[in-house]
Amino acid sequence: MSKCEQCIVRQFSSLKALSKDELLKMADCKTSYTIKKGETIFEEGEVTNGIYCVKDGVCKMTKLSANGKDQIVKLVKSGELLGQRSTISEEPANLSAVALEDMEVCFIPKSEILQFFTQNNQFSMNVMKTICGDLREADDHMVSMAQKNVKERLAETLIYLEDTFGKNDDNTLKLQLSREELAGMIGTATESCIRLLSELNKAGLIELIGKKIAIKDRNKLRRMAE
Amino acid sequence: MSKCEQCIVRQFSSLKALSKDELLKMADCKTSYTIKKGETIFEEGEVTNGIYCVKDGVCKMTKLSANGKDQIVKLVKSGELLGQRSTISEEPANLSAVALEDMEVCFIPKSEILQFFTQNNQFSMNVMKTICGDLREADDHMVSMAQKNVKERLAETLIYLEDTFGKNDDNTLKLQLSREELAGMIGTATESCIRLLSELNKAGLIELIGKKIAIKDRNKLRRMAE
DNA sequence: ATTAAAATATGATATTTGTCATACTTTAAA
DNA sequence: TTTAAAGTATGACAAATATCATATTTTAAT
Repeated sequence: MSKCEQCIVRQFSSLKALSKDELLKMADCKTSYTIKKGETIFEEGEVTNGIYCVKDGVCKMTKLSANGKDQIVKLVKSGELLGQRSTISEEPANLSAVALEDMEVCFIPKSEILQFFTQNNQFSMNVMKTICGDLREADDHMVSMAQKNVKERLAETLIYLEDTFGKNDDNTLKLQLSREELAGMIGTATESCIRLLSELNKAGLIELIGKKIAIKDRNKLRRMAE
Repeated sequence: MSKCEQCIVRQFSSLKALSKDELLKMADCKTSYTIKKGETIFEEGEVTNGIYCVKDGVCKMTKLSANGKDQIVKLVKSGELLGQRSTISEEPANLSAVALEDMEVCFIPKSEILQFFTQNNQFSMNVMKTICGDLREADDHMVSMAQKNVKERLAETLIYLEDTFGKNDDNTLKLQLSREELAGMIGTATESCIRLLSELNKAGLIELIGKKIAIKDRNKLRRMAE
């Protein structure tokens, strides 16, 4: 069993504040999972009782809306933690987590995390800052949804996907979402999303290579996102 | 100068974890302000360096969008704290705070708050839980914006306003927002908001008494909000 | 390899929402 | 008190977006 010390999650998350002893203690009680693309890590409404460290892969955090569509609220990638909010609030999960790629995750029980809060002040502050960052992003995201139209949100999302997950050698986005998922991110109907992608393609701002998307004119796309 | 012990904010916020000594210390370094309706407490982008306790009154937290419209992200009422997020992240404010009524607030410097974090674990946990609650609300709000249409959001908002701020003897909403502000909450054009209010009025779900709004058929309105 | 199912694409059309114009009403200032 | 400004209201129209239908392509199962 790995000792967490060299783990990517430790380098990038709140866990960097943990001491060697604390890491060993954590390594002792962690459970590792492999999750296949499309599988659910936890579901909205479920009691989670701990947090997940994402060692590898990307997942979507979704919420089912009243009209039956899945809204993608955010994406979580390797190096990040999952389920902090519900663990701290001691509430059921507000969002579902579903793997977009094969994933490697470790589960740390709530009891362990709560202990770190009482022992290690820097850890608490790190978690607090992370959640504050999430809150700022959520507020900004909300304003985008309320004030921008679908085309602007699509442009914004494509740039975000390239910046966050990078591109392949042929310039296509590394993280490959279905049109339905992309529509779920920007909050629109799948058909509208497809139509606007075609439009951006014809205008030369992006290129559609099969199901993949490549950004051709980043500046114009950025200006379009406002 | 009051000693904070009997303050409404202490009863309802994270501050309830503070000891008598800590409260006295806080009372020593606080600054009280009276803010008139329409005045700004702090502005988006401003460095705040502390948190505000809202003793009386309500304020709106807004963000200016690229198209020049003010989106109201949330409302903060007496008993709550203001500016926690930016104080903890040590970032400039992400939202502006503007009084919707005459307000009484106290300012507590950041240095004081950060000290409480290191001394008082229960206080830290309370703040963390509050911010986690804010995050859940922000995520839910985002999904509403993305998935509901304007009429549904209007219905939802009217019910929220009645539930959160109550109603007068004539059943009109106690918190009186202008049509423009209401539009800013639901993320639509002022004219669209006015038009839908008229429609709900004609359908008997609400009653417009001058600029005031009374909910007449709460059940239908709730069903409309989905 | 064949076939069914799912994903992508596009047209036609209806609905929702925004924008501009204008009128009326209330509020605040001179 | 008069007058200007702001807020509320509504019509007409344009633009954005959703919905339904259907064709094509890709993927997965047998």
